[in-house]
Amino acid sequence: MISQKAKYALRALVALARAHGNDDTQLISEIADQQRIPKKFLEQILLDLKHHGIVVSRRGKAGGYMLLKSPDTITFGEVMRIIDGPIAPLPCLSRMAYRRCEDCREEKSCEVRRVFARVATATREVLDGTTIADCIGGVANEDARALTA
Amino acid sequence: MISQKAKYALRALVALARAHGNDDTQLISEIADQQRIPKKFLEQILLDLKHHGIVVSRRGKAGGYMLLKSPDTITFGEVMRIIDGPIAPLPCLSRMAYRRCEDCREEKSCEVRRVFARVATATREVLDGTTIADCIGGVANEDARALTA
DNA sequence: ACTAAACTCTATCGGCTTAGTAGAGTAATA
DNA sequence: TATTACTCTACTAAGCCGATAGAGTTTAGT
Repeated sequence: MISQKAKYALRALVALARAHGNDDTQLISEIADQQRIPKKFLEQILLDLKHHGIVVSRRGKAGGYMLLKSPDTITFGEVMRIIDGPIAPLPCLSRMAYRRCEDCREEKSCEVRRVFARVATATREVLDGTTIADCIGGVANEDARALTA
Repeated sequence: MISQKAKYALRALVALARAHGNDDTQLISEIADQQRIPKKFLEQILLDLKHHGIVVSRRGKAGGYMLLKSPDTITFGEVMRIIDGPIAPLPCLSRMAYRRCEDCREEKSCEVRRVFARVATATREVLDGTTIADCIGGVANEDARALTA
């Protein structure tokens, strides 16, 4: 299960991507209303995405957020890792935060690990192969990407 | 991330599968020692698996556990659903416990949902397509080997 | 029948995470 | 300088996770 927070983050980015190009910003409260996200919670999420260089903000009157990276360079995987942490289903399969399973005798011969490695690969293939832009360009675009992934 | 409990369950089933055929049982404490699982915790897990018809037990002296289902009919997916619940990454993608996302305007056009539907499909393909039997028998599973390399 | 071994079941607990709220602070603009 | 809007830190209620405790029940063997 992905967290509510990650879902909000992705939806907010899709909303920002829709207005990308014309370089005006969107208010947190606009996005919150439009996407039904608690405003104060969204503040934290966008701030987090800003710290990771995904979006930029302008403060004060006429402030707001906009994308920093182009929508076609922001992958679902990147966002998931920022918000929810490692994608891997086991710590011993994580690239960004590897940790050995203490209760497992030998990693190389761990049956559970071997199976979930395949899950991890499949998951990463989808998440790292899909960008925010893929969601707004319609289904055709997405399929094209899927086939080349 | 899969839970510790699910990892224990799968490892215990692999252990039971190794002794399957000769119809003597294994003690909880044997499995616990061999697999480094806290005994009392494993008790709960095996009991749960018993309630779901995966294993059977004999009580009293010379008691223990053994598989009820044949190892090649027990899929990882089945075990995961028993122990950890739905496999789907979003409630609105679950087959066994569908729930609408309350904050999402229209399910059909939800971009996040569309992407994670692909993750769910890929995950289910692996988990429902791999059995406990696939993990034992040594080098038997060439597929898994190839994909994890 | 008695006893020891082993599973059964319910309850409980500390620690952590999740989802969200609160509020004071800072920057930009009119 | 007033207002608007983002920034940052702290806090909290609820729930989950991993594990432990202990009383109860069943069975084998003597």
